[in-house]
Amino acid sequence: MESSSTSVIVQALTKAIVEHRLQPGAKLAEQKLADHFGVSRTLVRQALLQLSQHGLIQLEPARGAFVAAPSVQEARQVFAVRRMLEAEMTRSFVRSSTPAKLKALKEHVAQERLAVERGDAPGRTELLGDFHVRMAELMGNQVLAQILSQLISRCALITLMYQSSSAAGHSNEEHAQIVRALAARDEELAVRLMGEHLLHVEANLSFERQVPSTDIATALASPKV
Amino acid sequence: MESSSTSVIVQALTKAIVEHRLQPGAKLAEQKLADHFGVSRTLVRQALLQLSQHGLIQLEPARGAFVAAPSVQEARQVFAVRRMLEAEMTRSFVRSSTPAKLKALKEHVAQERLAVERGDAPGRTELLGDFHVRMAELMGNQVLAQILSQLISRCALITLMYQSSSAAGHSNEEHAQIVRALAARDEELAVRLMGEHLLHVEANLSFERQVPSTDIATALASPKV
DNA sequence: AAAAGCAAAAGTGTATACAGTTTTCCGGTT
DNA sequence: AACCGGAAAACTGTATACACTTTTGCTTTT
Repeated sequence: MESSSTSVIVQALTKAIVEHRLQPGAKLAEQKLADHFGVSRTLVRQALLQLSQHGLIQLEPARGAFVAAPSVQEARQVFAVRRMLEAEMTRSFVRSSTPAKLKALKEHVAQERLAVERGDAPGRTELLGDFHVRMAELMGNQVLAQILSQLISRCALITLMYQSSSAAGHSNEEHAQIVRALAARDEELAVRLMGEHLLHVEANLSFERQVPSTDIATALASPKV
Repeated sequence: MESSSTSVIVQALTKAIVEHRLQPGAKLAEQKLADHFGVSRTLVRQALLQLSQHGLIQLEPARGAFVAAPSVQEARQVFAVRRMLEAEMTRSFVRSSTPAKLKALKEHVAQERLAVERGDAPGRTELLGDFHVRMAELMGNQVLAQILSQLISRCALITLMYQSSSAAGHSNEEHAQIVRALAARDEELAVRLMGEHLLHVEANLSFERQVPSTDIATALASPKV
């Protein structure tokens, strides 16, 4: 079992959603996707099922798959889980860090900086998210890396839905600060910086602003404040 | 989309695996499962795909699905993630606890105690795991609850693979201690107790003992120590 | 002219069909 | 007697078929 085709579709759709080429609420018709990827609906359905479990799309019975439009509540929950996981991940990283691991992180941050300076929006977003996944991978915990990877994809979708000002440069600078704290083996500082970093990312979202609603019922249920 | 039939199959298989009615390494033939549940292979395959993502089964290309037999390394990774998540979850719980939430936890612990005294092994295992999921649910974070639920299913499988002595009573008592610390709003104590509790659960596993290998190659590759 | 109703078209949900691979089992060989 | 080899059976991976639901667009009615 385990068709490589399915995971190709999952990755392609994930990328498209995370890069905002597919807007929240957009319909994902099975046959159209099947034609596009040159496979049958069977494989497309498998991919859609996985994406729904990752929280990137929503399945509505007999109506089909739609790009997820996370509610403010859900967005806050995702960020809360990230803060829980990454605070302790940072702590563990300090304890198990090696020169090689630090070097890998430093190089990653340098790449981020390049993308930021280059004004490469998609690459920037991807790299800024990958920083956190990279930390998990460097710790050798694949279970953690997989969970975090999914959470960060959801965060990318959320960020693009609610983003007020693109504070990419800010994030990059905070990553650099975190790496310095890791290098100094200053556990408490690193943990605190990571926590603050995630709070900043979340704080930059303008949850108050009403997102263009894709669903009439939702739009009518929450009048503009 | 979203067939309820599929989730029924997922839940049934999850329960069977977690309760050890399906041994690690056991083959899960699609047609047999389809006949058993009275559906076509299509739905069974969807369920198996989900279970593989939960880490409860392993899919081998063209060979089929097998109940997962987590390696020692994977087991340690799962526990590490649980400690990360639950330490911070406990901290958050203290800060947002209410009498109603504490009452719910106390009642859960009481139910655990009954199951332990009754010698109800399956119910005991389920309740001891649910304690942690219940905490996540009470915090109102469904993202957390879902992730934790999957991790705990994996832990149940791991525990049953590697368990040395069933320390169910011990776990129940530790849960009670944690709830008392939560009630006292003693954040540091609660976090410490939760961390120690998870370490105890992990420590009780006898990773040294060779698990009866289901795969010949694996068995030959790691001779008895 | 706007709204309600209905038929055709499109789309989802499940089952089945078919090609390719793996496993099994039996007969032949050393 | 144990081992190797090959055909048949069983099983997986993907595509297709079919029933049923939703959507669409036109017609009819008020």
